[in-house]
Amino acid sequence: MIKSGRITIHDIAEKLNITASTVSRALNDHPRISDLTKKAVHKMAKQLNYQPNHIASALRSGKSRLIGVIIPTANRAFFSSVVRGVEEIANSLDYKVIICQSYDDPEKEIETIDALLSARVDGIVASTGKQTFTFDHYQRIIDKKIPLILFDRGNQDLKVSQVVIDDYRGAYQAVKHLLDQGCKRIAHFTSVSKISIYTDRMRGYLDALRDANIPIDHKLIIEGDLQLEDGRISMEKLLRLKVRPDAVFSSSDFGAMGAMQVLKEHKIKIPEEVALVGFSNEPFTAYTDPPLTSVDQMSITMGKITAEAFFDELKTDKSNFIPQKTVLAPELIIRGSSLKCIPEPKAI
Amino acid sequence: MIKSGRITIHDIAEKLNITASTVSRALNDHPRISDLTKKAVHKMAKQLNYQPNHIASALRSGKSRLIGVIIPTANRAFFSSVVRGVEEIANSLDYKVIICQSYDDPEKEIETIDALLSARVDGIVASTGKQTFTFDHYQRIIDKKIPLILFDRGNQDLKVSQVVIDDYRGAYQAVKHLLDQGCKRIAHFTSVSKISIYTDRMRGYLDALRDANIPIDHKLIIEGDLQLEDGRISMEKLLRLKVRPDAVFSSSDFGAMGAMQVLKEHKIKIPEEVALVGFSNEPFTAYTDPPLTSVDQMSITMGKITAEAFFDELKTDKSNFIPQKTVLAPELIIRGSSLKCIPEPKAI
DNA sequence: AATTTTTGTGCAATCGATTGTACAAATATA
DNA sequence: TATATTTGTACAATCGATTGCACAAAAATT
Repeated sequence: MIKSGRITIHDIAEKLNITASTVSRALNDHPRISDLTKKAVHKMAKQLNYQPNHIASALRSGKSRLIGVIIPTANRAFFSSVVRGVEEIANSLDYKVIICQSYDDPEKEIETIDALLSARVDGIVASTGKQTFTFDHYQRIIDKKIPLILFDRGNQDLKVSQVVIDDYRGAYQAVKHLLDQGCKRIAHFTSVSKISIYTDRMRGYLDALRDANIPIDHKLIIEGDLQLEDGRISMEKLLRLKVRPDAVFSSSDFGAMGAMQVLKEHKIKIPEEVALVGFSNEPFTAYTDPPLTSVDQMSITMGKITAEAFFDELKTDKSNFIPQKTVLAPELIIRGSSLKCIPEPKAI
Repeated sequence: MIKSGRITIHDIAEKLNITASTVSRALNDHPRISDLTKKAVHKMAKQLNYQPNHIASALRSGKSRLIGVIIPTANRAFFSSVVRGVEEIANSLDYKVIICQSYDDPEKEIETIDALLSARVDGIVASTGKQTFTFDHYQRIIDKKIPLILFDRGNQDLKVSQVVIDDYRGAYQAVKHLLDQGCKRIAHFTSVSKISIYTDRMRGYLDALRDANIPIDHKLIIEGDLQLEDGRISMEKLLRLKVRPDAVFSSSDFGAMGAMQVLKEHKIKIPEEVALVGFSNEPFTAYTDPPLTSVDQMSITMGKITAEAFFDELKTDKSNFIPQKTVLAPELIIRGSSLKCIPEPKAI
């Protein structure tokens, strides 16, 4: 007799005159169960419209088949793309993803971690917030032996697998590209906050110039918050210099966009007089006029690799697991804001 | 004595020489438990670093405090913003959100619903896919008495609460605005697929023209897929007309963007010669040149209201619950692509 | 034919929290 | 003072699936 409304393995068992344990094993394709029984169980399950209760299963087995994802905000294309990558891999393995936003607030980050641990997720995938400087809450995840993978923003001290982009290389490529276009005075917008992603990009910028034997002009390096408005202010500042730059490499697309607006207001031609390169390949960069050259952060790939790192960790014996750090090569997307000419064939 | 590693209410109980049921009630602030006991329990819980097991609680209570969200893709700003709105409300009530993407694939939609039902979510919030024409799988959710709220794309036949935007009104406002700017020959890009959102927008377009006593010219209405490339093709087509339009109202921002590119290539001035209005207020619209006027779909608000509708339904007695349909007023965001002049004070 | 191994299933404990019922002690009411 | 009510806790069942162990029947081995 079916009770309230929800069908359980007991209902199936009763109908077939077997026990719930047999049903459970049949559904899980246990080798000791005869094919005959398995077929009968599956048929009855379908007939009764049985829906397994993952909660019960999770409680008993200790595996929830849930992955917690913590991102600063889902509103930014980069993060939602990473999530998409994670989800793609996770779903293919019958895992579900719980997405939580930290809004770059360490307090919220802690709450979120608590909530996810209470939800008994099998693992957590996170990008730490901008304001996060202590990592005890992340250490707590590790202490509980729950796989933790960090992406985008890494951390040296935590012994966890990480997936990051090679910011240095992305910046180097971007500046190299500007040099190839014939630019000699290349300005750089960087962040006031000394997070590694920005300092790495700065190093890439500096090294690219050095390798091209171009002296560093510190008046061309401008610190700000890298938002649109900061980009505008920074560009205005550059235009007041005695000798103008002929290119700007901004550590953010928004900064570059601000610069683009100011340049256009001053009727300065892009890229002929000033070339522009941003960073992140935000979706809007394809639609500006001219379209903005930018460094793509391989967000979907990053998500997939992050998920794979998680499942690797899940499979591996905890005792001898060694965290892996994966560094992805970014891709320079060249568009009209920096492309002065068809690149000449290289001299041999 | 603490066992394996995970702390349970039994461990707390043992330490305090009380029973687990008392601990449970103390933690849930049950009125029958003395303040003294409550304090002791909370203190011990903290001391032992107790983390409640939501899985166990969910199994017993039948409430998982999880909301399943089904969206076509998280990669589009509109959807990720709606999710953000849902999450904001949900989190404030201690609910978590599980996000699933259907990729507009009905098959995947069914799988997703199964997965969420198995995860025993307390409710489901969904935007149906473009290709979804049968709704049996949604009906199944309703049959199980699990609250279901639809947003963005509604459905007449399902007896569920829905939150949608007033597409008709958004379109009407957009066209009215173009008329106010002095436009007389307004073209319209619409979708080949006859989904209500597009037919509603079309009606808004037609009615606004009629109300202004402007005859409908069917050569100005162009069907396509509303992507960038379609916008380009449609615009080229319009430019070949004997009498050009002086404005285009596109049912999508991408379509409008395509038109903008073509106009610029033809050195046609925007908005002086041809004004442009899109639909959706995609983030990139703020960064085009000129910035694109568009109809904002109130995504975050929509998410919040959707979540509220869900909690309303949760609270209400199921037997006499009446589904609510909420229609949000969209907001016209006027930008450079349509603003010819400072609007004159209205004649009395 | 006797013994061992394999196969198929059942029994019962378990995961950790919740909750209806019971009951003693404390307090209020008559 | 006797009775009724309130207060604070304990007991034990329960949610639904999983799983170690037991054991009979069937098959394989000697």
